[in-house]
Amino acid sequence: MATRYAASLSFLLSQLGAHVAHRFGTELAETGMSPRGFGVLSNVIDLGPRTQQHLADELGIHRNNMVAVIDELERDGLVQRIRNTADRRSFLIQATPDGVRATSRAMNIVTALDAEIAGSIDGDSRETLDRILLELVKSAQLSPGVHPHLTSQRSPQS
Amino acid sequence: MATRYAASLSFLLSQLGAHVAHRFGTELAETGMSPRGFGVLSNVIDLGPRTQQHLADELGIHRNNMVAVIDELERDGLVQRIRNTADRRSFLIQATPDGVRATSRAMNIVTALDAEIAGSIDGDSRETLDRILLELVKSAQLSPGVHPHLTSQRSPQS
DNA sequence: TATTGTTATACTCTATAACTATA
DNA sequence: TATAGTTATAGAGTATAACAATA
Repeated sequence: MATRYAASLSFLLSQLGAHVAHRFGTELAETGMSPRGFGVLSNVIDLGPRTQQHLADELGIHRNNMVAVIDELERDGLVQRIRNTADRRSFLIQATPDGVRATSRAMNIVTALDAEIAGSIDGDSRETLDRILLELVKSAQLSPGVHPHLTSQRSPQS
Repeated sequence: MATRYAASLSFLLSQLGAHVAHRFGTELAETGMSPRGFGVLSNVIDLGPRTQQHLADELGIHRNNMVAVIDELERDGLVQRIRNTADRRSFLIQATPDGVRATSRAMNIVTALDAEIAGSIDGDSRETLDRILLELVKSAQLSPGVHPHLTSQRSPQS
């Protein structure tokens, strides 16, 4: 038997969120990307080439930490650093064809994970769930696509 | 504009879960407890006095890490270590009256946070959400009240 | 003087292993 | 020999500060 908090909305969201994040990280490993690497690359692809600073602002990652993320993506041939001729202090981060392919595979992983997680509920409930979660994200004033773990909120452990 | 993963069930759950966990840790600080301290204390109260090992198994925390959690709770006067006369290797962890009061306050924090998070949705949706989340926890085979962050899964960062 | 990218340092959290006392 | 609790060490992850190049 568990304790009283176990069925609270807050705990359920936290518990499920941590579980899903862990599952995603595990599945994503196959692409060679870290979750934050995927987040950065995905944004580079959708927004077009951007400076590290711009991406850092966009995702709530500190520019100091962005360096290692880009280093890793570049080492794996998923992005390139291009000198910004307009402002030679900065680099434009550009996705490579391999990067685009890896992101495509990662999106398939997301879709498969969504299906796995929601597997036990019927279509109506699934639609309702999606709608409510989007509403909750909105009312909590969370930015779409920005994961709190990446941002600098110094979050307590559990 | 955000990216494609931003509206996926997996990301929404992960994003909301991290947000709620952070909010909870912040609110809980007022009681002097850490989230994992609250988890342990709450279980001690519901299960009755238990050994550190038993609590570690129950919550998926490694017994090595349990030491510091109990140290903190004991320092703050929320639990006591009682020598187990039946097996003098172990301690029975017992909640103090202060511990019971702190847990009660923490449960009020959970309730208030639930209300804050769900504030924007109507009663029907709230019931549906609770029902679906419980179902998802069950089908993911997560133990009630056991937070993945406490367990030893070596979870990827985001 | 401010900003971009970078590096170095410190701090937190946790995983692993080893120690002690009891069984 | 095994187990409960403890301690020490090392490894991730990240926050802070400082630096070089450029604006």
